[in-house]
Amino acid sequence: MKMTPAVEKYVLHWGEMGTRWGTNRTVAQIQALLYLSPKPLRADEIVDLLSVARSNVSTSIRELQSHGLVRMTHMLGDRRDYFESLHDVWELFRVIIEQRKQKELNPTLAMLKGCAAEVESDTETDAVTKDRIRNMLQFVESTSNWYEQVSQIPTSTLTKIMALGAKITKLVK
Amino acid sequence: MKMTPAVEKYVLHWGEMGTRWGTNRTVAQIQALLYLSPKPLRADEIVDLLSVARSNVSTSIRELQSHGLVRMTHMLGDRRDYFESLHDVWELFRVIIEQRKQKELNPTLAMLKGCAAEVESDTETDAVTKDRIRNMLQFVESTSNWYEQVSQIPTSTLTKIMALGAKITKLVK
DNA sequence: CCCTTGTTTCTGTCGAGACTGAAATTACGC
DNA sequence: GCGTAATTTCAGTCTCGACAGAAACAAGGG
Repeated sequence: MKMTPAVEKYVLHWGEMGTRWGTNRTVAQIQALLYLSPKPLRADEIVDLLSVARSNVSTSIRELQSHGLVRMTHMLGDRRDYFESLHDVWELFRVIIEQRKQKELNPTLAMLKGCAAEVESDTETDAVTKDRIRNMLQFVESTSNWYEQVSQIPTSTLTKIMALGAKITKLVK
Repeated sequence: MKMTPAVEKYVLHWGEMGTRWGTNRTVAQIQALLYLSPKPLRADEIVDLLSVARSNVSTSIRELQSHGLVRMTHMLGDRRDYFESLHDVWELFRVIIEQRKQKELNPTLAMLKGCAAEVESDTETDAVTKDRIRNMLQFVESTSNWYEQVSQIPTSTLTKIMALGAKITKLVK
């Protein structure tokens, strides 16, 4: 793996995006590096390529593994650990979005259900406010259900649907 | 507007979500409050309800206005500013997602196009790496195009499409 | 059983950005 | 124009999380 200008630009940008998507910079940079690398990399190679502390790489890889974005592999006669990323872009995003659903959508859904239940027998809360809560619950609920189903659709079918774009409306009618 | 337990729970949760979605806690809390409020609120009412500094409210409201999530209104014989949020949940999320597209998807697209162009005439970068870059570009590009089109579809049609869920695949065949 | 090599845990430092409160500014009634 | 109330700007404080580096810990090899 070579840090060519294009690779560097990619990795740096991905790192920035990572910070906006709920992980830290290093985790995202490592994922980017492994995604781009033609061969699995060792932790100490990553240390050199990204100039970060060894311990940082160790922790970050652990996190990536726990999310299923990165796998460990080995070479014959070499006991060191090598790591590689998922390479299927669709699969990558499926995993990432699933994480976010778990961490954000589900808790929000729980909170909304709690609120909705609570205001049923609640004379304090304004009727309009109650409706607003119910509307939001309904929205998040249907988004969640929709995602649940769509995430099951195979990639090949999904790409076809996406290629349709707004033409999808014609089919629905 | 009354800070009932349900409202408080909602506002606090929304604030937390805000931090994960690229704005700060106060901005999100204010938006939540205004969304739930049956009537437009003044800045100093928000100060009392949320217990944050006046200046903080001022800045946050400005940000919400600039994104088009909050509007200023007035009362007859009262020169103070009142604020209210968009109340249509779909519209709300359309605006929020549009923000994120501008701030994240578009720059990423630009970066990927830059990288893809750069590696065309680049003997340093591994062929596999080049392919990975192109794959990612293709993915982000089609996602972007898809969103561009889908965001134009009226809410009523969208809800119908979402209600279909995975049944959508049958139509495509 | 010790030594080497690789990996993880832990503690302290640092920086970014949210938030406060005071000072400055604006708008308006009188 | 002057005084008052509302709003904004700004500089300083504080908190949280990322990260480095050292120390502890495993796992083989000889």
